[in-house]
Amino acid sequence: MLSRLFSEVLPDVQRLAADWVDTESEDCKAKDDEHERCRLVDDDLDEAQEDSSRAESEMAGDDDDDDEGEEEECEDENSGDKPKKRGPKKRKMTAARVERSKVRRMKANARERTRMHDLNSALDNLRKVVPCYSKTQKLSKIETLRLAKNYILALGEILRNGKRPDVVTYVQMLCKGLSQPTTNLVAGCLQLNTRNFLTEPCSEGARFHMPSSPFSVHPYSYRCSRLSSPHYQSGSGAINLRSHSYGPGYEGVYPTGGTSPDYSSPDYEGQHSPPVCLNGGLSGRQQESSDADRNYHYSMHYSGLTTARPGHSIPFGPSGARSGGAHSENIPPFHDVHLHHDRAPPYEDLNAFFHN
DNA sequence: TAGGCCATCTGGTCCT
DNA sequence: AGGACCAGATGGCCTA
Repeated sequence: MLSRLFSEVLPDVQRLAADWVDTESEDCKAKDDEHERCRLVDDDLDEAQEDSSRAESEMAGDDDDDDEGEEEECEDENSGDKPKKRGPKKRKMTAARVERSKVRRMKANARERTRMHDLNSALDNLRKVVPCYSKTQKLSKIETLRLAKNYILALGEILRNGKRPDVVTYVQMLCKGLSQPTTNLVAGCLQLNTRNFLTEPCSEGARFHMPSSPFSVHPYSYRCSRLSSPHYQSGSGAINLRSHSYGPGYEGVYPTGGTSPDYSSPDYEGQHSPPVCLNGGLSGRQQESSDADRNYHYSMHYSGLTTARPGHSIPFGPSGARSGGAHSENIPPFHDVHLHHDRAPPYEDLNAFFHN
């Protein structure tokens, strides 16, 4: 499943990854060192075991033919009508062979561990460049891949259209096929970033950069409860992100039939998110929130689009208030939220929005 | 307790 | 032969 997803998103992710591979290599260095240490330890272990097995085999003279387990293996190999497998005929397993096989297996296990650690390192680095990143509460692997895929698609859509989408549209793009907790997390990140941008200067220490990218992204660090925490379940007056169409290539993103999830559907990659609530995260009330509130911003409830109260839905882009968007009346203009100048590059805005 | 997520082990397959 | 990759099995941990 995971591998299938990897192959599905890999081409897109690879393109993105090529831009920040330098950063990744630096980030990975510590972990790689750790893995290297593991490798060395494993190798030492293996060498010691090999030595011992050599000694054992020498002592046994490689002629332990009376081992019942070994005989059984040989019988299994020779009996039955199954077509013969590839490779040379299996030889009788002596004690030495068993030992060597064990050592091989241990080495293979160590390699597999290392491989998976490398894979996890790459996933960690992917987590850092997708819109939602938290050191304390990581997205699951599958959600990270889904979000990365959506992020790439959303950026591509923005490039094609050449204009900024309204924030709800953007969130919808990002949240396609994500679980509800992750969907809420994305919405929460969006809200947090906006508030932080308005109230807190960005820490240079927390900033990182994507090489070969026009974007300067800023990982925000925040504490939060578990993704599955009920604190950030959707509240009343939800925005139904599913029902919101955001253009060619994205229609029909969220089936509205209310039927059981179709896990085999290419469009469906997890539980459909119930209506996600985008609260007036940009309202004055929330800007007055305490530090504790900021730390646990996911606990906020979001009011919605379709049933949004006037004054709680905010236009963020050309499709927003200035263009008469239906679900964004009182939201400050996008550039007002991010950069305090009028000619901010749109895409830098967009990324800073999520990476502050 | 069930379900989700994860790390690890394991055997099979392919490739060098 | 050995390494890389993969998928299935298993058990631990955590949360609802």
